[in-house]
Amino acid sequence: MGRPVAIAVDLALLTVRDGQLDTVLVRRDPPPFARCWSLPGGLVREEEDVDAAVARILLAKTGLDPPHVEQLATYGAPDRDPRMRVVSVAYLVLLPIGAEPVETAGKDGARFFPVDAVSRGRRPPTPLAFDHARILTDAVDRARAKLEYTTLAATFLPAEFTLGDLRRVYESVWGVGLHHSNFARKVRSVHGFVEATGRRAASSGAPELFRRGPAELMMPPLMRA
Amino acid sequence: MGRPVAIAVDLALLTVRDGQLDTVLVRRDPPPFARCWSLPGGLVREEEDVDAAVARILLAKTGLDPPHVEQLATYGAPDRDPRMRVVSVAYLVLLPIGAEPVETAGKDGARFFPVDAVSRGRRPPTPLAFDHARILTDAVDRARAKLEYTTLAATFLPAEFTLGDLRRVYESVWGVGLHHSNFARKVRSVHGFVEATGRRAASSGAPELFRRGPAELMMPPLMRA
DNA sequence: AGAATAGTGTCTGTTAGACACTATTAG
DNA sequence: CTAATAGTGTCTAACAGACACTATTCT
Repeated sequence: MGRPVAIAVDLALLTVRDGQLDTVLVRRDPPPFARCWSLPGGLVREEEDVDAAVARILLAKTGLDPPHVEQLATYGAPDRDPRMRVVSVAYLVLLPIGAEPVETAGKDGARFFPVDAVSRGRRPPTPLAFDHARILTDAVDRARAKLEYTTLAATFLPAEFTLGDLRRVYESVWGVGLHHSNFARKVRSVHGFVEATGRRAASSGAPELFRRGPAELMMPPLMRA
Repeated sequence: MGRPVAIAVDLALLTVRDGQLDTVLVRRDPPPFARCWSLPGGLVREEEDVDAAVARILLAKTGLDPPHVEQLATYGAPDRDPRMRVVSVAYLVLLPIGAEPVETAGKDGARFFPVDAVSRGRRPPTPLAFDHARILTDAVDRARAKLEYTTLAATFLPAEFTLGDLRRVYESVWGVGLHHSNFARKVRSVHGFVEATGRRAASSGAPELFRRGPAELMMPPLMRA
């Protein structure tokens, strides 16, 4: 029946490092786009579920099962890969701060880059392969929007965190400053967003430690601007 | 390279009829799921863009280019079609009230069904083909959620409409009652949601006619519950 | 000591929800 | 006439933004 079609997955891995939203890019070896950077990804195998392919590739590239994986969108322009027709299902993956397994597993040169440097074309030095710049932009837009009306920000953090940690996640992802006091009031007021552990970061008087609550949606949302 | 893979698109067409959210289903002829109802859809052709396939199939099935088409999600379980591997990209399409071209073009038996009857399995008499029940549920969830924070409700209406018309769209899609007065206040307060035409539905004193404004997002959102 | 941060509290403007009242149109 | 609907206005409770004050920890 003519030209073969392949199904691929591409992963937009987002995390927060040094107060910035970062993504993971890998260095491509073979053409096309040789020596360019791209999102981690790979072809879906025969008889393999697409979601299963994501889990497999994620494990191979990062060595962990991440706290949040969601399907982002599918990119199906016929010429997006010059070799053959590849329809790619892109996923958004949020990694907790401090999970730095990518460097280890990154024999193929996986590295973190700040997303705003990438989207401005300042880093990496070469443009992203294929339509990955577009995919990354869509992923960042989705992540930024979802922080407003979901409790996903907590997935960027370890199991226990302070409200200051959580606020810094918002500030890093959105690139804005938030009032510490009003922020804490809002977060506490949303049932199930965070739960008090009873303990504190250091001695008494230090910031209180929280863990993630069962709520997934925030209604009404937490707004920027 | 083994078993062939096909790319398909499936369309969740939503509109409002008789105060209910309705979807369009078509009757399948060939097996599998012979004589079952399914979402309209079809295979993406070689060298055809996925979005272009949507436009083509939409034109063939409904005879119009609809006001809103957005990608919903991709369904890629390996066994979702028993014949061969078919990865399906599902789209959400909103049709304006009164656009009833489906019956005309529907030689293959296209019909409207209320989505809540479908999701409760009461109509049509046979379960939906493939994983289309799941796709439809996802589409309805997406549409209901998007009415909260976007101005998409207006795409269900003709070019000019009253605030009562718009409110009935919300009530039909959400299945709730809204206060006419508070609703109108909110809609008017969102810049660019609606624009006054200056005219009225009938003589003076009749409800004022509006058209869609340029705004796409509503911030803060319009909430249910 | 000084700076940064966490927690508490206050004040104010905005807005959503509930509801009342009037005018007009449709049946 | 009567019922339904559109438009206006009011009252109140909830909440976000801004900001002040204190205590504690880090440097």
